[in-house]
Amino acid sequence: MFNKRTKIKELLQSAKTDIPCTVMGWVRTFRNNQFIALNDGSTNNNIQVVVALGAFPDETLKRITTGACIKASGTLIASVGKGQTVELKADEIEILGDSDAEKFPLQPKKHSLEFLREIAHLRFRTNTFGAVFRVRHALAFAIHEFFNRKGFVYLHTPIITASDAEGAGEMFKVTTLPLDGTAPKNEDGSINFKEDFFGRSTNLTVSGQLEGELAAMAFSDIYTFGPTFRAENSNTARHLAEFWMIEPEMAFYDLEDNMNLAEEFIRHIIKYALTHNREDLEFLAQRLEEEEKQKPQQDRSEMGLIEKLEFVVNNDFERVTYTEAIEILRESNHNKKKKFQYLIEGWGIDLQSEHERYLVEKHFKKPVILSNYPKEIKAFYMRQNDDGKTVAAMDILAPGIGEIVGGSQREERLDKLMERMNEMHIPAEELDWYLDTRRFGACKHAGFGLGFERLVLFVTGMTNIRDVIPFPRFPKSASF
RNA sequence: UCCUCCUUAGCUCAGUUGGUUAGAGCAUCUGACUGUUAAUCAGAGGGUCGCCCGUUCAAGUCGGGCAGGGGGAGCCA
Repeated sequence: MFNKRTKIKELLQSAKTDIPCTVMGWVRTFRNNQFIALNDGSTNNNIQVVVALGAFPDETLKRITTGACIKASGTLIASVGKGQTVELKADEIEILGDSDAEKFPLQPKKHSLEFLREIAHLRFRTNTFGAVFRVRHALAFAIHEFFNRKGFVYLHTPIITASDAEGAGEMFKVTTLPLDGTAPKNEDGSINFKEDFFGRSTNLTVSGQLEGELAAMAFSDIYTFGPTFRAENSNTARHLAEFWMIEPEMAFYDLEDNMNLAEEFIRHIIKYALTHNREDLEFLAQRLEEEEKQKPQQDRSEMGLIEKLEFVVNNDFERVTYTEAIEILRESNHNKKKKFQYLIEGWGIDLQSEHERYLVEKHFKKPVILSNYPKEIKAFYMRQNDDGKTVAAMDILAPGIGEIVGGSQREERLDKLMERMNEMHIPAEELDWYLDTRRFGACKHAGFGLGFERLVLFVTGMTNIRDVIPFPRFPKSASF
């Protein structure tokens, strides 16, 4: 058996000293030909491996370079120096994998996030990305834990979908037909997808919601958590072509039930990270604080990262209707002094980023749930309100991120739904299977979608979505 | 896709009104030192100035195009 070692996280918490132990990990720095800062990813903290002078041949010492993988065995002792409580006095050191220091791109110094993005395959070995991806893991785990505890069924919706009528954005085509112009054609010159692998045209999913609704009509409460693909040419710090989405769908829920669940859900997973990933979050908070020092005073956030997360956990989200929000914005000094690029004049327009930011960051200074939007700016499946103008939709806006959740009560009345689909030119025959939920035992139901990476952004305090997914896909980029 | 800024050593950046051989800090290598904390000290190596075209006696520097990146916007999660 090879893996007879103790993880560094466990060793650093050890109450006992003067015990024999073995560690394996990657060298962060080798100081003074004596002190190895070793990391194995179990925690952001390194263990200091002490190499007694003259105890090892120069040949071995030369191979202890930044990035090298080593195994060290010895005794865990109370640290002689300051800066750590315990350290490993090494009796044996084995180089498991060499790392040419001249070629290894990570140096014992601060690197820019832009540079690290170019070497995303190695950035896990930095403090920042170590913390980010451990937090990402914890959030994913907390999500499953939350829904499992509430009796939700985790539903795997398809990644390859036949439907192209979900209306959630541009889709990536999936085909095995040749791309050199020799694909079989119909008489009118279009591609004959009957000859394709699935016997029809297929795409990568843009949302599992419609399939989720089907399952909610049997299990009552379900959620999906999987990858989603959008072929939009979006070049922003908040969009990815491949991202992960959580989509719960609940029978017998109205819009308010939906908002209550979404709020409880966000609170719970943040609380989970605060208790289980305290060290990582503290590291990220410090990183953010240092970054903010570079900014002019008025651009700095009022709260530190931990403070902000605790605030979200301990305070109710503000709930306002679209109509109330428009009123607040129209009456704001910001609007009167014409500081918005798009001034608020009337009811019915979609809110711009600047408006959402004003509501969340300036007016309420906390997460906001906006509800009951004009039907013209929302999707066909959202339940039409009795006023004839609005639908039972809700978005949760988070400070610094913008829209983090989008959800609605669904239109369960077949006639109303088909009427709306007709108005929006959505072909009913393609969604016949979806309409069956309304034909056979329909009921009030609701759900929402939460962009996982946006949640990770919010919790880690990172600002670019490409830095919170291990291998980001975006226009003109699919490396690794 | 639009607006805007940027691209000089492995990394982060200086580089004057266009003018000899393009600089610094960190990193790397060599040596010294040895309880260090991104160790310290001394020395060395390291450049097709993003790419193409143009203006000019002369371009890192001026102009145009392209590519890549940052910030903002749209689409959205």
